[in-house]
Amino acid sequence: MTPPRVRRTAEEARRVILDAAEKRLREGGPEALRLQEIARDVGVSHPAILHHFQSRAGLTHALAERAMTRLEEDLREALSGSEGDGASILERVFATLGDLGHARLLAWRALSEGAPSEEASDERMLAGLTDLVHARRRELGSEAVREDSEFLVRLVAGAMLGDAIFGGVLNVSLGHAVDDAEPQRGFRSWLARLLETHFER
Amino acid sequence: MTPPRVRRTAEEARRVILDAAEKRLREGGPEALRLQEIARDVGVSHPAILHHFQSRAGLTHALAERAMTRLEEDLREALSGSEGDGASILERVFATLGDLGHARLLAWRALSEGAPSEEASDERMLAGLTDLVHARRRELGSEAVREDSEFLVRLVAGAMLGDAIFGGVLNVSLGHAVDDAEPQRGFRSWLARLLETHFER
DNA sequence: CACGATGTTTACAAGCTTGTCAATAGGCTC
DNA sequence: GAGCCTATTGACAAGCTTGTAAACATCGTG
Repeated sequence: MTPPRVRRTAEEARRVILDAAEKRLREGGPEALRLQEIARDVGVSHPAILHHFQSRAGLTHALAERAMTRLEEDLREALSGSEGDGASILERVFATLGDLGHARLLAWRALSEGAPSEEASDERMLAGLTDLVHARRRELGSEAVREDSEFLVRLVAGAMLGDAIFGGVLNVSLGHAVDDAEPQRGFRSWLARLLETHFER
Repeated sequence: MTPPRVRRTAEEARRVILDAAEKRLREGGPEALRLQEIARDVGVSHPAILHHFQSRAGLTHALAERAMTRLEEDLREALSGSEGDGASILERVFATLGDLGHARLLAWRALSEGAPSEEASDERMLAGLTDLVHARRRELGSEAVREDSEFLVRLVAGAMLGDAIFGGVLNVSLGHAVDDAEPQRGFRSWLARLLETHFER
């Protein structure tokens, strides 16, 4: 009669709950983060969520935390991939930072939590990327300045994240269709070329 | 006994209400957009807000609308300012796009309303900027390609908006203090130089 | 000055949201 | 199989949120 009760490990339960919350956040925006709805998506009752995360705030915090961790992992992987030539690394970094999921989660985090916490996972996340970029530049042209490398990373990160979020608006305001993916693709490869000719020459 | 009832023109009322809503949105994030709180800030009762905007959705829509209009106006002004040399125009555009208020409002809009509406104010907003940039480039070097100019605008817009929103995270993940404004300033002038040497040479 | 238009308020309602608590029931160990 | 741990649930509660309706007040106009 009553549907059989599924019992997950605490870890597994947290995972599926966070998955569902993340999906809601991505698809429905910041207002769509309701305990009951998330619970319904997962197929559990909402007190189960409270049991695992203590409070709604606990859930959102865990969500933000995981978003950063995942971005960090993906970035690390993109950087240390087997194919090591500059272009393909750059492409992977672009894809990672420009991933709509990452970008939207980060934006929600930036908008919601007043100031980003200095505590946690963001700590020097892009510093590694900077090191790598800088090392490469020194290999190629000797007069590379550290500060330039940092700004370079800032430019790429900002532009990719920004383009991921504002791509639609930018498309429209530049006279394209909202969901035309072509300008975005073209933009990335254009930027890749620009960076290479300007900094790896 | 009862505090005197202030009666504004409909236009004026809408303005102060939108102002308060905007402030809440900027300072408290997307969750802080409650009719009662906004009403309290303005010093009216919440049905007054409903009277002027029909519904909460009406309010958010008007808010998004006004944000775009304002950005457009500011951009237009930045572009057509009296001092016309490239550097100062660029600086004003940077400041406009990088303004935290604009950026946060746009981000909220992008996150909340599923797809940005093709209807309204975004229409070709940056196309004017592109025209201007392109014209200038043709003046200086004749081989400028239109597509490049567009990507250039996309880069600047994305980077400035992205940097405005993610500046804090970027700071931390690059090893600075969250609220250190210096890297952001340095970044802007660095980018300005990059653009000039690369495209106006 | 009366009167109409409309900005504003008070009172109220229906629904939903997070959160609590005791009871229930899988899964594991002895 | 008994018993413990804990994931899970149903019932409930307090508070808050958007929205409605009717009265009220302030302004401009004839």
